[in-house]
Amino acid sequence: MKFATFNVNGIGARLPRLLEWLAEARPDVVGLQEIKTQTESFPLAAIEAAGYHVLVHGQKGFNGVAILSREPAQEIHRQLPGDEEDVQSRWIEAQVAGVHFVCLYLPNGNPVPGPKFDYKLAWMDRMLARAAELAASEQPVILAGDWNVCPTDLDLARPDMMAGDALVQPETRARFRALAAAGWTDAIRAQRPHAPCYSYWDYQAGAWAKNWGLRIDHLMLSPAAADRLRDTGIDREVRGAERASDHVPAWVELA
DNA sequence: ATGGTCGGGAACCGA
Repeated sequence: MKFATFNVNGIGARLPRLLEWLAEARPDVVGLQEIKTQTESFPLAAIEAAGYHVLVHGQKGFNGVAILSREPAQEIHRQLPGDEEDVQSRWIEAQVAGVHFVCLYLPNGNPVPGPKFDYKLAWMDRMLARAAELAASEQPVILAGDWNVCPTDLDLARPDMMAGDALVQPETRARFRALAAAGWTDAIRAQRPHAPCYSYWDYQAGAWAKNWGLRIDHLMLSPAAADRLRDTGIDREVRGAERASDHVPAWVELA
């Protein structure tokens, strides 16, 4: 079973690229981030025609997540618990293909310091609490998404240019490391300990041409899921297409 | 060089 994550940066602009990639990569389950549309405006018919069931948690203009799956998914939650006032669409959980699959879009958090960075750190604390609940269930769980975290300096091409950025701050990285301490496996890094494995290249300043990338799209596996890990990948070539997203798909294959 | 380029949605905000 192949589980993927893909920040499409606007489903309206990206639908042709997404359909091409679905046909080529044939994932069983995909978490999408930054669909940037309301739930009722999601291109449901086109995705269903491609052979996928759809769960959508949209938002007008910003954020928005969805889970596509070849077999029907049972929705569990569509909000990260812990803050009733948080109305941003950044989280959806479902039981699908024998796995508890979470699709998340972690806040960017820039500029630092400021309210957006505070929101990021508080959101990560809520995420850690939910991850602990899920890990305690001892079932296979995948936390997949755009984490907006470069876990170490191996995960970005130009650490010098990013020193003040929310994605690399010690407070950000410490919260991400807490997942590993709690038994979660960063699947892509576990399989390739020394390769950069970038998943994002900025639209600006020729970042793709210069390979100034970041690894920020991660699939974190609970112990029961990690036991079944067979393969991982990053579909880098997707970034070179016309009208590409600034992110590319990342995926894991479980036995 | 405190730059640059997208998407959404109709002037800027977010990344």
